[in-house]
Amino acid sequence: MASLLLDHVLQYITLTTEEQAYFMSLLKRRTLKKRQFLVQAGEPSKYDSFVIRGCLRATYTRPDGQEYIVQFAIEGWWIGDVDSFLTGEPATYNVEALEDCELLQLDYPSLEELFKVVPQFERYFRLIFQRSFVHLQRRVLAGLSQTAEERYLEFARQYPEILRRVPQYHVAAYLGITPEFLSQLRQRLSTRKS
Amino acid sequence: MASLLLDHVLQYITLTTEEQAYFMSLLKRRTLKKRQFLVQAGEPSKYDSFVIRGCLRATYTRPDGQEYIVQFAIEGWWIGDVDSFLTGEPATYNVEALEDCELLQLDYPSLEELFKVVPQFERYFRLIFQRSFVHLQRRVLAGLSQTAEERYLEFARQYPEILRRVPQYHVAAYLGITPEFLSQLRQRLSTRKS
DNA sequence: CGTCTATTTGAATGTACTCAAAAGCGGTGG
DNA sequence: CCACCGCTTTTGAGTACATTCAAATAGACG
Repeated sequence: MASLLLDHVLQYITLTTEEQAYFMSLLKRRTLKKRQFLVQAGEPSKYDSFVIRGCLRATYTRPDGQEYIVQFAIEGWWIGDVDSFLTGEPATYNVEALEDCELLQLDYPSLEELFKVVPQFERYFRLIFQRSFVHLQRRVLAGLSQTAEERYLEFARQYPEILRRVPQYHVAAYLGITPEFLSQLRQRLSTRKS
Repeated sequence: MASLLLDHVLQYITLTTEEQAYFMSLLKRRTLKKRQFLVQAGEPSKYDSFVIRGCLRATYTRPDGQEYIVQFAIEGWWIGDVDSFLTGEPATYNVEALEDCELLQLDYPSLEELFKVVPQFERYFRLIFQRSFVHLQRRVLAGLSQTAEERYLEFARQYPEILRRVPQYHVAAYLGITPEFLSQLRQRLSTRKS
């Protein structure tokens, strides 16, 4: 449903029917097959994308080839390389579909026009970024203060849906540990409970 | 100077003289002595604060007493427990002055009024949170992909001013390592260069 | 000065990593 | 329907990075 995004927006701001229609008219629908890239590191990312269906990951690849997952996104999340989207600089991250996806995309000119025509959207995005800010601060803190085991349990509690849908080595790349070590952790956890 | 904040705002949005005056009229000046708390974990944080002079840290204290630094703030930075400020929930973090400080504070009702009277401020804070978002994503990534040594060098490069002004064990608490280990790192780094 | 706090040094320990190899699992073609 | 192939997860041994605990130094401030 295209209305997943509209519902999301209406949780934060109130819009007239025309404003809603105008907003929807700025969006471009896009589908991605599993393994397709939405954003390629090194090239500018023109769009910010809202996930209607599917699952993606934003990754950073070190010069030595090691990959780290900065963010997952499933239905109801925005994803993209925010910095590149806003500044026009080449993207730092890759964004890749982990399943077949359906997205709604907004390009930067449309967004700025939207802000002019319906200033309420400044508020919507302020609120979205505020939430993300709080959330990221918690994630930083988790990285500082918790062991890999605690972080894994927290992740499993907070995102059971993602845990179910993505391979385990992606979870490891999100938590900042090796797949081997995550496997060991899970082993220990399951024997400890029984 | 009170105008440090105004300059900051005017980098992002344009305001008439009256709007500027109105904005300034909503702010409360506050001074803190070194070691005084701006926010106490457990109690609601009513204000968001902009640093005119001084240096502060936002910390999370684990049940076992271990402290971690979520954010430093010096002149030109906003600081507070954003979540508590917005939701009215008890704060998670402590915010403490590391030097004598001079702040400009905005309470939640004033902020909402400001948004009504000068909607441009939605944009200002959206931009501020966007920047913070990009910045925090980088910090998360650093935690995932870099060793303590790399993170320390990066911190020293990015925030030489803070490095100069705060005791070393605070830097350790920001990087998520022990003061002993940071000392060892610095030892190694200095002998390696010479 | 003397006291309190911050930093350094060192030994023993633990958490997580690397490398290597085996086992499991899912799809695909014969 | 089975056999094989590629990809993911598991298992294990050896290692490295970072911690804990203890004690010695060094700095800062009254």
